Amino acid sequence: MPELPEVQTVVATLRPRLIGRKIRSVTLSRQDIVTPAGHDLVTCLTGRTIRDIARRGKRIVFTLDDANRFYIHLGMTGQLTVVDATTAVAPHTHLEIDVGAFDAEAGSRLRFRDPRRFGGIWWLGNEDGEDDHKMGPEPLTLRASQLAARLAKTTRAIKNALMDQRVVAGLGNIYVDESLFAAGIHPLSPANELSIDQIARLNRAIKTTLRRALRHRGSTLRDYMDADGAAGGFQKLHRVYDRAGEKCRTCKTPIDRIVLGGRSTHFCPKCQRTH
DNA sequence: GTCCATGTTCTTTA
DNA sequence: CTAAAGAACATGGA
Repeated sequence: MPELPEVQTVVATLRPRLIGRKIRSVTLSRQDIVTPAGHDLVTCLTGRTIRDIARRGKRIVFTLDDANRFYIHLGMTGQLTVVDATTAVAPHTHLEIDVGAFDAEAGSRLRFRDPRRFGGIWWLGNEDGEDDHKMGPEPLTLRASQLAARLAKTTRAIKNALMDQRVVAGLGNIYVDESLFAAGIHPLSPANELSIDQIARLNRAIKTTLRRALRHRGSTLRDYMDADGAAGGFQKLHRVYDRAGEKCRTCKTPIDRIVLGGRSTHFCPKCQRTH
């Protein structure tokens, strides 16, 4: 579910509900969602206060009052919600954190559920983490020169390069397809053969696409919801993603679908001709 | 039964 | 050795 716009929307809805709240108790019903394996997450969390919640790439990074940090990755089907304690616990809920009473008498619970379990919780500790040094720069503040330098290093198709979190952090299948359409670039174009103009256009397309998606609180295809349980609305505005066979909103040509890097890739063969 | 799915990582191939 | 392609992971819906 979650690419940058979805993850950032989750963070924005978590923050007012959790920052400053003390963790009263923790229920971890599956140990195997925690990395490193065997880490005693329950003990490390209980009694702590949540100081900050931020996004880095597709990661949701929590900072505690003792300076320890951990992050949650939503994988494909992960959901992080804050609900009233009386709300029924959905199947595949792997972690529940009691953050105490706010306005509801029964108190609030932070719940992490993830049917496919591609997501999980990574304990970072209190080191000034070079954990994310392998991660690429944030696309919303990326400069065209930076993007150009990174794309010059690979012969892969631009679609595959942009999906790589070490190149740019936060893009996934939806927003790469949408950004390439907005830039008029064919997904098979070799990354290192794009012109300076194309890269500048791509960099702008990525930003405008992500900002529009953020304004609509992300895309809900199936599972995605924010921390309040609300779905996103950007899926209605997709120009190519999941629109194979439908008419291009610009030129009426049927949207094409190919498989790249094992993923569905959607594009307009007329608007995205170059490669 | 089949195929497909918003992601990442490990293995295999060139 | 490195880069790139492919498989695997787990569950559910069409």
